[in-house]
Amino acid sequence: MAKTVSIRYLVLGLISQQPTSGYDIKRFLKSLSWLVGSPSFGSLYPTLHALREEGLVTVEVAPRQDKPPRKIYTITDAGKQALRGWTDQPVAAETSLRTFMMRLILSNNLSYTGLITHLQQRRSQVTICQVTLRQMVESLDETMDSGRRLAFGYGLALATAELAWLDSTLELLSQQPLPMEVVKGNGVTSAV
Amino acid sequence: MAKTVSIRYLVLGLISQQPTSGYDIKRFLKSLSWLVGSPSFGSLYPTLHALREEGLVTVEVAPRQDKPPRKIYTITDAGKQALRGWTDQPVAAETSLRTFMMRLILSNNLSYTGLITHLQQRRSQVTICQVTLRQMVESLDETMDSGRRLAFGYGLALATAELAWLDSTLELLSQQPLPMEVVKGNGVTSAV
DNA sequence: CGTATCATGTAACTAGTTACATGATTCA
DNA sequence: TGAATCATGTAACTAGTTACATGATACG
Repeated sequence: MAKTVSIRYLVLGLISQQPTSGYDIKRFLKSLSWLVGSPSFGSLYPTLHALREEGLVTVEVAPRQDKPPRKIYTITDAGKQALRGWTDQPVAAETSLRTFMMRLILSNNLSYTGLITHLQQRRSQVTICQVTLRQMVESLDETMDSGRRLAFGYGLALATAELAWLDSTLELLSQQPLPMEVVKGNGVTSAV
Repeated sequence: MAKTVSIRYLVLGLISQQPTSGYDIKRFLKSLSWLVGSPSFGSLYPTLHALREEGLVTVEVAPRQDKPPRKIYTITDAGKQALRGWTDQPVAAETSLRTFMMRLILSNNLSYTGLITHLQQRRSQVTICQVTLRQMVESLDETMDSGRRLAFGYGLALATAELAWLDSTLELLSQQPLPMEVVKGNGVTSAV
Protein backbone atom coordinates (compact mmCIF):
# COMPACT_ATOMS: atom_id res chain seq x y z
CA MET A 1 0.00 0.00 0.00
CA ALA A 2 2.78 2.39 -0.93
CA LYS A 3 1.78 6.03 -1.06
CA THR A 4 1.69 7.72 -4.41
CA VAL A 5 5.00 9.15 -5.49
CA SER A 6 4.87 12.71 -4.42
CA ILE A 7 7.69 14.76 -5.80
CA ARG A 8 9.05 14.77 -2.27
CA TYR A 9 10.83 11.45 -2.52
CA LEU A 10 11.68 11.89 -6.13
CA VAL A 11 13.54 15.08 -5.25
CA LEU A 12 15.16 13.50 -2.23
CA GLY A 13 16.26 10.57 -4.34
CA LEU A 14 17.78 12.76 -7.01
CA ILE A 15 19.70 14.68 -4.36
CA SER A 16 20.93 11.39 -2.93
CA GLN A 17 22.41 10.45 -6.29
CA GLN A 18 24.38 13.65 -6.45
CA PRO A 19 24.20 17.07 -4.72
CA THR A 20 22.26 19.45 -6.95
CA SER A 21 20.28 22.65 -7.11
CA GLY A 22 16.54 23.01 -7.56
CA TYR A 23 17.06 24.44 -10.99
CA ASP A 24 19.07 21.44 -12.10
CA ILE A 25 16.50 19.01 -10.74
CA LYS A 26 13.89 20.82 -12.76
CA ARG A 27 16.05 20.63 -15.87
CA PHE A 28 16.62 16.93 -15.44
CA LEU A 29 12.95 16.15 -14.90
CA LYS A 30 11.98 18.28 -17.84
CA SER A 31 14.08 16.05 -20.06
CA LEU A 32 11.82 13.15 -19.06
CA SER A 33 8.64 15.18 -18.86
CA TRP A 34 6.89 13.21 -21.54
CA LEU A 35 7.09 10.17 -19.26
CA VAL A 36 6.82 11.47 -15.73
CA GLY A 37 5.85 15.10 -16.05
CA SER A 38 7.96 17.69 -14.34
CA PRO A 39 6.91 19.65 -11.25
CA SER A 40 6.69 23.42 -11.38
CA PHE A 41 9.07 25.64 -9.44
CA GLY A 42 6.11 26.53 -7.29
CA SER A 43 6.11 23.04 -5.86
CA LEU A 44 9.78 22.21 -6.27
CA TYR A 45 11.24 24.99 -4.16
CA PRO A 46 8.82 24.60 -1.23
CA THR A 47 9.59 20.88 -1.31
CA LEU A 48 13.30 21.60 -0.96
CA HIS A 49 12.61 23.97 1.93
CA ALA A 50 10.54 21.34 3.68
CA LEU A 51 13.20 18.66 3.23
CA ARG A 52 15.71 21.03 4.71
CA GLU A 53 13.59 21.93 7.72
CA GLU A 54 13.16 18.26 8.46
CA GLY A 55 16.90 17.76 8.34
CA LEU A 56 16.83 15.38 5.39
CA VAL A 57 19.05 17.63 3.29
CA THR A 58 21.52 20.47 3.86
CA VAL A 59 22.00 23.56 1.73
CA GLU A 60 25.07 25.44 0.69
CA VAL A 61 25.24 28.49 -1.51
CA ALA A 62 27.70 27.99 -4.33
CA PRO A 63 28.74 31.27 -5.93
CA ARG A 64 30.25 31.00 -9.40
CA GLN A 65 31.87 33.39 -11.76
CA ASP A 66 29.89 34.09 -14.95
CA LYS A 67 26.60 32.72 -13.57
CA PRO A 68 24.33 33.60 -10.64
CA PRO A 69 24.92 31.58 -7.46
CA ARG A 70 23.07 28.32 -6.87
CA LYS A 71 21.92 26.56 -3.74
CA ILE A 72 23.35 23.10 -3.67
CA TYR A 73 21.40 20.55 -1.69
CA THR A 74 23.08 17.51 -0.16
CA ILE A 75 21.38 14.54 1.47
CA THR A 76 21.99 13.81 5.16
CA ASP A 77 22.11 10.48 6.96
CA ALA A 78 18.57 11.06 8.16
CA GLY A 79 17.61 11.73 4.56
CA LYS A 80 19.16 8.49 3.37
CA GLN A 81 17.30 6.62 6.04
CA ALA A 82 13.99 8.25 5.14
CA LEU A 83 14.57 7.50 1.47
CA ARG A 84 15.35 3.87 2.15
CA GLY A 85 12.26 3.60 4.28
CA TRP A 86 10.24 4.78 1.33
CA THR A 87 11.86 2.75 -1.46
CA ASP A 88 11.58 -0.41 0.64
CA GLN A 89 7.81 -0.08 0.78
CA PRO A 90 6.02 -2.43 -1.59
CA VAL A 91 4.41 -0.82 -4.61
CA ALA A 92 0.66 -0.77 -5.04
CA ALA A 93 -0.95 -3.39 -7.25
CA GLU A 94 -1.98 -1.00 -10.00
CA THR A 95 1.17 1.02 -10.49
CA SER A 96 1.02 3.58 -13.24
CA LEU A 97 3.74 3.86 -15.83
CA ARG A 98 4.60 7.23 -14.35
CA THR A 99 5.10 5.83 -10.88
CA PHE A 100 7.15 2.92 -12.16
CA MET A 101 9.39 5.32 -14.05
CA MET A 102 9.92 7.38 -10.91
CA ARG A 103 10.86 4.36 -8.88
CA LEU A 104 13.18 3.29 -11.64
CA ILE A 105 15.01 6.61 -11.48
CA LEU A 106 15.51 6.00 -7.78
CA SER A 107 16.33 2.32 -8.13
CA ASN A 108 19.96 2.78 -7.17
CA ASN A 109 18.65 3.06 -3.62
CA LEU A 110 17.43 -0.50 -3.87
CA SER A 111 19.51 -3.54 -3.08
CA TYR A 112 20.30 -5.86 -5.96
CA THR A 113 17.63 -8.33 -4.95
CA GLY A 114 15.23 -5.49 -4.26
CA LEU A 115 15.63 -4.26 -7.81
CA ILE A 116 15.06 -7.73 -9.25
CA THR A 117 11.94 -8.16 -7.16
CA HIS A 118 10.65 -4.78 -8.25
CA LEU A 119 11.12 -5.57 -11.91
CA GLN A 120 9.56 -9.00 -11.56
CA GLN A 121 6.53 -7.55 -9.79
CA ARG A 122 6.15 -5.03 -12.55
CA ARG A 123 6.44 -7.80 -15.09
CA SER A 124 3.55 -9.77 -13.69
CA GLN A 125 1.42 -6.63 -13.40
CA VAL A 126 2.01 -5.53 -16.97
CA THR A 127 1.39 -9.06 -18.19
CA ILE A 128 -2.09 -8.88 -16.74
CA CYS A 129 -2.67 -5.50 -18.35
CA GLN A 130 -1.48 -6.85 -21.67
CA VAL A 131 -3.90 -9.74 -21.55
CA THR A 132 -6.79 -7.46 -20.65
CA LEU A 133 -5.97 -5.01 -23.41
CA ARG A 134 -5.57 -7.75 -26.00
CA GLN A 135 -8.99 -9.08 -25.12
CA MET A 136 -10.48 -5.61 -25.43
CA VAL A 137 -8.83 -4.92 -28.76
CA GLU A 138 -9.91 -8.24 -30.22
CA SER A 139 -13.43 -8.45 -28.86
CA LEU A 140 -14.50 -4.90 -29.66
CA ASP A 141 -12.80 -4.69 -32.99
CA GLU A 142 -15.66 -3.66 -35.25
CA THR A 143 -18.43 -2.30 -33.08
CA MET A 144 -16.40 -0.02 -30.89
CA ASP A 145 -15.88 3.63 -31.46
CA SER A 146 -12.54 4.44 -33.01
CA GLY A 147 -11.21 6.45 -30.07
CA ARG A 148 -11.22 3.60 -27.62
CA ARG A 149 -10.02 1.17 -30.24
CA LEU A 150 -7.02 3.35 -30.95
CA ALA A 151 -6.34 3.86 -27.26
CA PHE A 152 -6.44 0.15 -26.52
CA GLY A 153 -4.16 -0.59 -29.44
CA TYR A 154 -1.74 2.03 -28.25
CA GLY A 155 -1.78 0.67 -24.73
CA LEU A 156 -1.22 -2.83 -26.01
CA ALA A 157 1.80 -1.74 -28.04
CA LEU A 158 3.32 -0.04 -25.01
CA ALA A 159 2.62 -2.96 -22.70
CA THR A 160 4.27 -5.35 -25.11
CA ALA A 161 7.30 -3.11 -25.45
CA GLU A 162 7.58 -2.73 -21.71
CA LEU A 163 7.49 -6.47 -21.18
CA ALA A 164 10.21 -6.95 -23.76
CA TRP A 165 12.33 -4.35 -21.96
CA LEU A 166 11.67 -5.95 -18.58
CA ASP A 167 12.68 -9.38 -19.88
CA SER A 168 15.90 -8.21 -21.48
CA THR A 169 16.79 -6.10 -18.45
CA LEU A 170 16.16 -8.95 -16.05
CA GLU A 171 18.31 -11.23 -18.15
CA LEU A 172 21.06 -8.65 -18.31
CA LEU A 173 21.00 -8.26 -14.55
CA SER A 174 21.18 -11.98 -13.98
CA GLN A 175 24.24 -12.22 -16.21
CA GLN A 176 26.33 -9.41 -14.74
CA PRO A 177 25.02 -9.79 -11.25
CA LEU A 178 26.53 -6.78 -9.53
CA PRO A 179 26.80 -3.45 -11.31
CA MET A 180 28.85 -1.37 -8.88
CA GLU A 181 26.42 1.43 -8.36
CA VAL A 182 23.58 -0.78 -7.26
CA VAL A 183 25.51 -1.72 -4.17
CA LYS A 184 27.14 1.62 -3.66
CA GLY A 185 23.88 3.48 -3.21
CA ASN A 186 22.60 1.19 -0.51
CA GLY A 187 23.90 0.83 3.00
CA VAL A 188 22.43 -2.62 3.40
CA THR A 189 24.79 -4.19 0.86
CA SER A 190 22.71 -7.28 0.38
CA ALA A 191 24.16 -10.63 -0.54
CA VAL A 192 24.52 -11.53 -4.20
CA MET B 1 -1.01 26.14 -25.31
CA ALA B 2 -3.69 23.63 -24.49
CA LYS B 3 -4.57 23.33 -20.83
CA THR B 4 -3.65 20.13 -19.06
CA VAL B 5 -6.24 17.42 -19.37
CA SER B 6 -8.35 17.74 -16.32
CA ILE B 7 -10.66 14.85 -15.82
CA ARG B 8 -13.41 17.27 -16.78
CA TYR B 9 -13.04 16.84 -20.51
CA LEU B 10 -12.08 13.22 -20.25
CA VAL B 11 -15.37 12.54 -18.49
CA LEU B 12 -17.30 14.71 -20.91
CA GLY B 13 -15.70 12.90 -23.82
CA LEU B 14 -16.51 9.48 -22.46
CA ILE B 15 -20.13 10.53 -21.97
CA SER B 16 -20.19 11.81 -25.54
CA GLN B 17 -19.19 8.39 -26.83
CA GLN B 18 -22.05 6.75 -25.01
CA PRO B 19 -24.36 7.70 -22.12
CA THR B 20 -22.95 6.23 -18.92
CA SER B 21 -22.92 6.41 -15.16
CA GLY B 22 -20.13 7.69 -12.95
CA TYR B 23 -19.50 4.21 -11.69
CA ASP B 24 -19.01 2.87 -15.19
CA ILE B 25 -16.66 5.70 -16.13
CA LYS B 26 -14.61 4.82 -13.10
CA ARG B 27 -14.57 1.17 -14.08
CA PHE B 28 -13.46 1.94 -17.59
CA LEU B 29 -10.67 4.26 -16.50
CA LYS B 30 -9.51 1.78 -13.93
CA SER B 31 -8.90 -0.70 -16.72
CA LEU B 32 -6.39 1.75 -18.17
CA SER B 33 -5.12 3.03 -14.85
CA TRP B 34 -1.57 1.89 -15.46
CA LEU B 35 -1.43 4.34 -18.38
CA VAL B 36 -3.60 7.28 -17.41
CA GLY B 37 -4.42 6.76 -13.78
CA SER B 38 -8.05 6.78 -12.73
CA PRO B 39 -9.70 9.57 -10.77
CA SER B 40 -11.22 8.87 -7.38
CA PHE B 41 -14.96 9.04 -6.81
CA GLY B 42 -14.27 12.09 -4.74
CA SER B 43 -13.33 13.98 -7.86
CA LEU B 44 -15.45 12.08 -10.38
CA TYR B 45 -18.87 12.71 -8.88
CA PRO B 46 -18.33 16.44 -8.23
CA THR B 47 -17.12 16.71 -11.83
CA LEU B 48 -20.36 15.16 -13.08
CA HIS B 49 -22.39 17.54 -10.91
CA ALA B 50 -20.49 20.50 -12.31
CA LEU B 51 -20.97 19.39 -15.92
CA ARG B 52 -24.64 19.07 -15.24
CA GLU B 53 -25.00 22.48 -13.64
CA GLU B 54 -23.33 24.01 -16.66
CA GLY B 55 -25.78 22.26 -18.93
CA LEU B 56 -23.17 20.18 -20.73
CA VAL B 57 -24.81 16.92 -19.71
CA THR B 58 -28.22 15.73 -18.54
CA VAL B 59 -28.98 13.09 -15.94
CA GLU B 60 -31.60 10.41 -15.78
CA VAL B 61 -32.07 7.85 -13.04
CA ALA B 62 -32.23 4.36 -14.48
CA PRO B 63 -33.74 1.87 -12.05
CA ARG B 64 -33.04 -1.77 -12.78
CA GLN B 65 -34.16 -5.02 -11.36
CA ASP B 66 -31.44 -7.00 -9.53
CA LYS B 67 -29.09 -4.01 -9.12
CA PRO B 68 -29.27 -0.59 -7.46
CA PRO B 69 -30.35 2.26 -9.74
CA ARG B 70 -27.77 4.24 -11.68
CA LYS B 71 -27.64 7.82 -12.86
CA ILE B 72 -27.09 7.87 -16.59
CA TYR B 73 -25.43 10.99 -17.97
CA THR B 74 -25.99 12.08 -21.55
CA ILE B 75 -24.17 14.84 -23.40
CA THR B 76 -26.10 17.90 -24.62
CA ASP B 77 -25.51 20.00 -27.70
CA ALA B 78 -23.80 22.59 -25.54
CA GLY B 79 -21.65 19.79 -24.19
CA LYS B 80 -20.67 18.64 -27.67
CA GLN B 81 -19.74 22.17 -28.57
CA ALA B 82 -17.63 22.61 -25.44
CA LEU B 83 -15.90 19.31 -26.09
CA ARG B 84 -15.11 20.20 -29.67
CA GLY B 85 -13.76 23.54 -28.54
CA TRP B 86 -11.37 21.69 -26.30
CA THR B 87 -10.23 18.91 -28.62
CA ASP B 88 -9.60 21.42 -31.39
CA GLN B 89 -7.04 23.24 -29.27
CA PRO B 90 -3.47 22.43 -30.22
CA VAL B 91 -1.56 20.27 -27.78
CA ALA B 92 1.39 21.65 -25.85
CA ALA B 93 4.87 20.97 -27.13
CA GLU B 94 5.87 18.62 -24.32
CA THR B 95 2.85 16.36 -24.10
CA SER B 96 3.11 13.58 -21.58
CA LEU B 97 2.27 10.02 -22.47
CA ARG B 98 -0.66 10.29 -20.10
CA THR B 99 -2.10 13.32 -21.85
CA PHE B 100 -1.60 11.79 -25.26
CA MET B 101 -3.44 8.68 -24.17
CA MET B 102 -6.33 10.76 -22.89
CA ARG B 103 -6.59 12.63 -26.15
CA LEU B 104 -6.44 9.36 -27.99
CA ILE B 105 -9.41 8.05 -26.04
CA LEU B 106 -11.34 11.12 -27.13
CA SER B 107 -10.03 11.11 -30.68
CA ASN B 108 -13.39 10.17 -32.15
CA ASN B 109 -14.30 13.80 -31.56
CA LEU B 110 -11.62 14.80 -34.01
CA SER B 111 -12.11 15.08 -37.73
CA TYR B 112 -10.17 12.65 -39.90
CA THR B 113 -7.57 15.23 -40.80
CA GLY B 114 -7.49 16.43 -37.21
CA LEU B 115 -6.60 12.93 -36.05
CA ILE B 116 -3.86 12.59 -38.65
CA THR B 117 -2.41 15.93 -37.65
CA HIS B 118 -2.52 14.97 -34.01
CA LEU B 119 -0.66 11.73 -34.61
CA GLN B 120 1.92 13.38 -36.82
CA GLN B 121 2.58 16.07 -34.22
CA ARG B 122 3.06 13.41 -31.63
CA ARG B 123 5.38 11.58 -33.96
CA SER B 124 7.72 14.50 -34.34
CA GLN B 125 7.67 15.16 -30.60
CA VAL B 126 8.49 11.60 -29.64
CA THR B 127 11.20 11.48 -32.28
CA ILE B 128 12.95 14.34 -30.54
CA CYS B 129 12.59 12.59 -27.18
CA GLN B 130 13.99 9.41 -28.65
CA VAL B 131 17.05 11.16 -29.98
CA THR B 132 17.65 12.88 -26.65
CA LEU B 133 17.28 9.66 -24.69
CA ARG B 134 19.55 7.75 -27.04
CA GLN B 135 22.24 10.36 -26.57
CA MET B 136 21.87 10.15 -22.82
CA VAL B 137 21.99 6.37 -22.75
CA GLU B 138 25.05 6.23 -24.96
CA SER B 139 27.05 9.10 -23.53
CA LEU B 140 26.59 8.27 -19.86
CA ASP B 141 26.90 4.55 -20.23
CA GLU B 142 29.63 3.74 -17.73
CA THR B 143 29.95 6.65 -15.37
CA MET B 144 26.29 7.18 -14.58
CA ASP B 145 24.47 5.77 -11.63
CA SER B 146 22.43 2.73 -12.47
CA GLY B 147 19.06 4.26 -11.63
CA ARG B 148 19.18 6.91 -14.30
CA ARG B 149 20.74 4.52 -16.78
CA LEU B 150 17.87 2.10 -16.32
CA ALA B 151 15.30 4.88 -16.52
CA PHE B 152 16.74 6.25 -19.74
CA GLY B 153 16.88 2.79 -21.28
CA TYR B 154 13.28 2.19 -20.29
CA GLY B 155 12.21 5.53 -21.75
CA LEU B 156 14.06 4.79 -24.94
CA ALA B 157 12.35 1.44 -25.33
CA LEU B 158 8.95 3.03 -24.86
CA ALA B 159 9.69 5.89 -27.23
CA THR B 160 10.79 3.47 -29.91
CA ALA B 161 7.69 1.36 -29.45
CA GLU B 162 5.45 4.38 -29.58
CA LEU B 163 7.03 5.57 -32.80
CA ALA B 164 6.51 2.17 -34.35
CA TRP B 165 2.87 2.25 -33.31
CA LEU B 166 2.43 5.78 -34.66
CA ASP B 167 3.93 4.82 -38.01
CA SER B 168 1.82 1.71 -38.45
CA THR B 169 -1.33 3.52 -37.32
CA LEU B 170 -0.72 6.42 -39.68
CA GLU B 171 -0.19 4.03 -42.53
CA LEU B 172 -3.31 2.13 -41.64
CA LEU B 173 -5.33 5.32 -41.60
CA SER B 174 -3.99 6.42 -44.96
CA GLN B 175 -5.00 3.10 -46.49
CA GLN B 176 -8.56 2.86 -45.22
CA PRO B 177 -9.17 6.57 -45.22
CA LEU B 178 -12.53 6.81 -43.48
CA PRO B 179 -13.41 4.56 -40.59
CA MET B 180 -17.07 5.33 -40.05
CA GLU B 181 -16.90 6.37 -36.45
CA VAL B 182 -14.33 9.07 -37.01
CA VAL B 183 -16.80 11.03 -39.07
CA LYS B 184 -19.83 10.09 -37.05
CA GLY B 185 -18.55 11.69 -33.87
CA ASN B 186 -17.86 15.04 -35.44
CA GLY B 187 -20.37 17.55 -36.69
CA VAL B 188 -17.85 19.23 -38.94
CA THR B 189 -17.60 16.21 -41.25
CA SER B 190 -14.40 17.35 -42.86
CA ALA B 191 -13.47 16.55 -46.42
CA VAL B 192 -11.54 13.38 -47.10
C1' DC C 1 -28.86 -11.50 9.19
C1' DG C 2 -24.24 -10.29 8.11
C1' DT C 3 -21.21 -9.51 4.36
C1' DA C 4 -20.05 -8.26 -0.43
C1' DT C 5 -20.80 -5.71 -4.45
C1' DC C 6 -23.01 -1.94 -6.69
C1' DA C 7 -23.74 2.93 -6.61
C1' DT C 8 -23.70 7.63 -5.10
C1' DG C 9 -22.28 11.29 -2.41
C1' DT C 10 -19.65 14.94 0.82
C1' DA C 11 -16.14 17.33 3.82
C1' DA C 12 -11.51 17.99 5.10
C1' DC C 13 -7.31 17.99 3.58
C1' DT C 14 -3.00 17.92 0.45
C1' DA C 15 -0.55 18.45 -3.51
C1' DG C 16 0.06 20.92 -7.18
C1' DT C 17 -0.23 24.87 -10.68
C1' DT C 18 -0.38 29.67 -12.13
C1' DA C 19 1.03 33.99 -11.82
C1' DC C 20 3.76 36.96 -9.97
C1' DA C 21 8.21 39.04 -8.02
C1' DT C 22 13.16 39.37 -7.37
C1' DG C 23 17.91 39.56 -8.65
C1' DA C 24 22.41 38.20 -10.86
C1' DT C 25 24.90 37.72 -15.12
C1' DT C 26 25.72 37.95 -20.10
C1' DC C 27 25.24 39.76 -24.59
C1' DA C 28 23.88 42.91 -28.28
C1' DT D 1 20.32 50.03 -21.36
C1' DG D 2 17.33 46.52 -22.52
C1' DA D 3 16.52 41.69 -23.42
C1' DA D 4 17.71 36.77 -22.43
C1' DT D 5 19.03 33.26 -19.54
C1' DC D 6 19.97 31.57 -14.99
C1' DA D 7 18.23 31.05 -10.42
C1' DT D 8 15.26 31.44 -6.47
C1' DG D 9 11.17 32.43 -4.22
C1' DT D 10 5.95 33.28 -2.58
C1' DA D 11 0.77 33.80 -2.49
C1' DA D 12 -3.55 32.63 -4.32
C1' DC D 13 -5.84 29.32 -6.29
C1' DT D 14 -7.42 24.62 -8.24
C1' DA D 15 -7.49 19.97 -8.69
C1' DG D 16 -7.23 16.05 -6.55
C1' DT D 17 -7.16 12.44 -2.73
C1' DT D 18 -8.59 10.31 1.63
C1' DA D 19 -11.79 9.12 4.59
C1' DC D 20 -16.08 8.92 5.66
C1' DA D 21 -21.30 8.12 5.09
C1' DT D 22 -25.44 6.33 2.86
C1' DG D 23 -28.38 2.94 0.78
C1' DA D 24 -29.90 -0.75 -2.46
C1' DT D 25 -29.53 -5.45 -3.90
C1' DA D 26 -27.78 -10.25 -3.74
C1' DC D 27 -25.78 -14.21 -1.64
C1' DG D 28 -24.71 -17.58 1.73
